[in-house]
Amino acid sequence: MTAAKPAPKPQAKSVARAGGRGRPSKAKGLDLKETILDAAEGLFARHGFHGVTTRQVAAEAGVDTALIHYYFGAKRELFDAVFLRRAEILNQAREASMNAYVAAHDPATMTVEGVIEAFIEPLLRISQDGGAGWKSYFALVAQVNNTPAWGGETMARFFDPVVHQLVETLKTLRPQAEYRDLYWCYQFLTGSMMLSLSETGRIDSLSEGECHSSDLEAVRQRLFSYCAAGFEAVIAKAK
Amino acid sequence: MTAAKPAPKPQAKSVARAGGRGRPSKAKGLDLKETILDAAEGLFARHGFHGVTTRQVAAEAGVDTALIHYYFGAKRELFDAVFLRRAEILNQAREASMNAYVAAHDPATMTVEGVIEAFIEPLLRISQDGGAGWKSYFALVAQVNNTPAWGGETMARFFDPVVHQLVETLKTLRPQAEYRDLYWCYQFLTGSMMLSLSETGRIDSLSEGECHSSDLEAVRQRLFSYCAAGFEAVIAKAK
DNA sequence: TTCAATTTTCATCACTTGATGAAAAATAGC
DNA sequence: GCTATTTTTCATCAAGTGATGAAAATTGAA
Repeated sequence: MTAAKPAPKPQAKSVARAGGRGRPSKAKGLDLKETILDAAEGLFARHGFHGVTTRQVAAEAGVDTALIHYYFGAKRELFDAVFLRRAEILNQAREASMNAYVAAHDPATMTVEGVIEAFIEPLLRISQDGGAGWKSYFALVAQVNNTPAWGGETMARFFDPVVHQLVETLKTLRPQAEYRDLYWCYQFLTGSMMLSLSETGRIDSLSEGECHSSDLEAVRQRLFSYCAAGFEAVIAKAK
Repeated sequence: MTAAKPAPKPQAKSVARAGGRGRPSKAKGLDLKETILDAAEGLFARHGFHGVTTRQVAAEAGVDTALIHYYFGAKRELFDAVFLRRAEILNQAREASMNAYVAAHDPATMTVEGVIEAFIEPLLRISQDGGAGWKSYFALVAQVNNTPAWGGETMARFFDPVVHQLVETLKTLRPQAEYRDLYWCYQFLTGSMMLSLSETGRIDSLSEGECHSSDLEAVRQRLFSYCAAGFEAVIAKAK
């Protein structure tokens, strides 16, 4: 019914615009925004987009329901805000990690495992050191990654560039490899990585206590060499 | 409010019970049940449990909303029915496949890749030959596998036994390997496998047309050797 | 203090949700 | 055709959904 966008746009006018009179948003507004995002993040991660109501988010954050719409607009916009908040940090960390690896090695000493480690390690480190919010976030991404309806476009929108960077680096390292094979191997890698990062608890019960989802150190010790060996095997077989 | 279970139990009385008079459910009731399950399967696979309403399922199946509750009870019971229907077929096929592999080889000629192939191949074949319903089903399983809230227990309830069979077979083949490592490798394997089977379309756009989610032959040519090499590398490193 | 701008609360709307009970239609043994 | 049973439809409920407009409270510049 609404024509264009009657949307509320509180957006950080921060330091007061020229001639402005009103209240130049102090810290309180931002803190609340973050509180809402945190609450939404945890709930979305556990129950998915449709499994959460704006009222639940409001209750979890301890704010009025209307405030969510005031700050973020529609429910889907809130979700996007949750998704975007950490995606940028993540992409920067990964890009920096891969650039650092390439810069620190000359082509002769670079290895497939090294590149893969540079691609994955930032996520493991952030998940371990970044606080509980990051764990929820990875669970959220894993869920989106497996959502056919709109997951694909969402993932592409936020994460494609750094993936291309990985593939191109691997192509430089193994020029004889076909792109087909590299992309398929990436698909296998990301499936393993996301499931491990999302800490579903499945491996805990399956292994009857031998392994724990939360043990990212155990992931670190195995995932890099697992994926690297897989890549090499696929490339070798294709020749 | 309701005490115990006022639930409708139409359950196949099939061939008419002794002294029965009424109508001994012909074929129509069963067909309709399957139609509803098919509709629910497709919708759940695309949008998840909470992203689908019983009314949508009814509309898709071309039946009245009340009929769904008549046949399946609550929405969650419908979901479980969808999940269970193919899980049994799947488990039988995988168990048979692995047994056949073990029976056809003496220990000396068995390989890790062979065991893994016996574990995965049935799913690929069924997805290719079993009709569109199976593709939806795998997407559904992939989604459940990445759902922290209740996905873990659901997966365990339906799929743990055959996974233990895989791990035990691998343990026989590589007695020096630790269970820890085998379970982690399985975690990596299942992440890759489920993402590939669910055909999210993500690899299509990512690879800019080089690869296609629906190309399960491409998966077959790469996934077995990828995982096998990964397993061997992890086992070797642990020593 | 005044006052305009912002933030927060409150009440509520129009609509959808899962679910149910009662009536109607269909079915098959007698 | 009669009748007991099952299947299907219809109308509807109580609770909850996302969202909004208006009022109240808060804030800081003038």
